[in-house]
Amino acid sequence: MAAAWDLAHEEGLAGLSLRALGDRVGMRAQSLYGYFASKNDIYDAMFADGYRALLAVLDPVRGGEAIDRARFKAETRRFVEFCVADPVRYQLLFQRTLPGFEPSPASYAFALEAIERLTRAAAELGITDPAHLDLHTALVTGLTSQQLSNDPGGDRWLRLLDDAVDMFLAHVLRDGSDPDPRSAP
Amino acid sequence: MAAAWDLAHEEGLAGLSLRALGDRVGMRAQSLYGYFASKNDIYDAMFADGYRALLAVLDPVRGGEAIDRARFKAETRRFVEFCVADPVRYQLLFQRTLPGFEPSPASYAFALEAIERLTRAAAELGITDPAHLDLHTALVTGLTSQQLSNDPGGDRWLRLLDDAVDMFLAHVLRDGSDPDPRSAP
DNA sequence: GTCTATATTTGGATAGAC
DNA sequence: GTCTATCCAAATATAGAC
Repeated sequence: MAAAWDLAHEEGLAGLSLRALGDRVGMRAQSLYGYFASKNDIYDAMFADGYRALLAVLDPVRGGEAIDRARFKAETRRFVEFCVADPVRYQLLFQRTLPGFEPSPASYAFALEAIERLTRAAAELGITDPAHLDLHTALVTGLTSQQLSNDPGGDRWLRLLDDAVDMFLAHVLRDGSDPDPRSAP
Repeated sequence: MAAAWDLAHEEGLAGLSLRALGDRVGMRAQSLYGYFASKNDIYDAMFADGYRALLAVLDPVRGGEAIDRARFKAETRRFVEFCVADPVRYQLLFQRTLPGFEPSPASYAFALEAIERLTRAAAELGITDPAHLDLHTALVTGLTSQQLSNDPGGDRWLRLLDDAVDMFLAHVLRDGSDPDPRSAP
């Protein structure tokens, strides 16, 4: 798996080849069929691997414990930083540009758990309207994809995150309370 | 060009092949080299073609004519609808997932003009802070890419656009004026 | 479990005749 | 301008020996 990730980083997600992967692990390409049924099966394992890594980064949101704005913002930041940290992984997990690949139900279950995790964090802040949740994901993935596409390695969009989440919270909560004072000018 | 777009829609952007393209236009693949120097040259022509189509959709913003919120929102909507209308084109023009492809300077000039066009529209509304422009592009591309990735053909994110732009304008203008009354509940 | 050998397909690109 | 012929490289995948 590590070699597969390395190769995907070097050649692009679609550029992963069984020959190169075999070389990397000191095997002939054909021998990989002893471990994976097909190339898509490798992508599927990477997909599950990626979501497992995301779940390890996200806050477990222990029941009963209230989430305040700061914690919600921190969780959002963890998510964005996870995405930006690995463009290839982002492409595999969140974009649909690998022709012919679809995750197996078993792997997709990890994706569903991650969504559930983020949904619950928002719910504890009082954000339950599905439209608001969708707006949040759009804002977050927009910052992420702009960052990856137009300023890879930089922070041109990443540094807007705090301000963006304040904007979002002010819009959906409209409770008149001040935004997180730490990010005020 | 039309056949190239058709094929890209059918097989995916990366799935475009010279043989298939030749078949489609009643030629051998080799004869295409009489028109394009390489496969990337075809992608480059598609890139320019796509941005030309975008420029045809965007408001020319005649000088001196003030832009109000409604017109800015309409322009934003035109942009998003242009993107959502053709996922393959969106991938070619705005994402960077085609390994090895980079547009020629001549083709990239079209992209720069489109950016200039949108920047000027924002500027006439008083939005000149580069950070605010970046936030706007992030919001817009976020809605777009979520729509394309997770609800292709639907409008789950598309219908949030008006609300999202109101949120954005309220945040960056902060002039206390009401948002566009047509979108009020 | 890994190998050799091989099937099979497909791709981009060039040379040169007509 | 388009063709035939061809090259070369790379890919996924299977069969069967060791």
